[in-house]
Amino acid sequence: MNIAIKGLAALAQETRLTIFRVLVQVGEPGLTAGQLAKELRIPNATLSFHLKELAHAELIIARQKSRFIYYSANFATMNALMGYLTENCCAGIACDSTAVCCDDKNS
Amino acid sequence: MNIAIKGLAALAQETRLTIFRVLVQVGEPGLTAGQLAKELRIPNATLSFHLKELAHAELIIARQKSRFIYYSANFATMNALMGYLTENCCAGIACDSTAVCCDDKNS
DNA sequence: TCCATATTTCCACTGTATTGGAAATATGGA
DNA sequence: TCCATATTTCCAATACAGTGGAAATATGGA
Repeated sequence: MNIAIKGLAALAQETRLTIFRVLVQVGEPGLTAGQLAKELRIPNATLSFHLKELAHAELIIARQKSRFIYYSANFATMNALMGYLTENCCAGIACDSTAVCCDDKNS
Repeated sequence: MNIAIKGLAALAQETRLTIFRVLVQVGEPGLTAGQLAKELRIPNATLSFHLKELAHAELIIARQKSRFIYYSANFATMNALMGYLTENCCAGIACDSTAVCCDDKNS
């Protein structure tokens, strides 16, 4: 529960959501803090703050290589978060066509 | 983008996440404000505030029946939110086994 | 219409998130 | 070792979210 709250809170912020989506889209091996700062035009201090928040929620992974730190999306956490939201959907009963979440499972 | 932020912010709060998950799990036809207040032991004013937040984010749907208002989860919004997070995952390239989000699609 | 009750609004208090400049720190190449 | 530069920490200011008691409002039954 607390993990989910942390993850959702981390993503519920424009700057962080932007950062996260960029990292989701580039996949491996991610981007350095500097590349992110430049591409997204975010001041270093601000970026660093948000990267910490995302890392603390385990939504991104930091990997040091030489003088650079590469950040990449943590897909495991992202999927766990989604699973948490849909857990026991509709009382476990097969859902009708209005329950889109279950359509996916049934299709 | 703003819709996603609203949705994530709405869920990034213990009380609201609890409410939402209960509604996801009961499915249709949902629960009344009073039932939620009683079951979750949330003061009326607090519950009303959070229901408004969730409704404003379109994560729940309110339906009046007689003197009661039934709240239920909005699965369409929930799924749109998830789609937004995984959009263009890994640059559209087929992901390897470490990218769980894409494993689901490939399996 | 009158009443019981389901739900929302009002309000003030408290706490926490976001921001970015400046300074500090860490790293590896020369 | 010394330096260039990548990244983080420090700090103070501003703004907004969460809480719940009390009062107001809405609804339908009698």
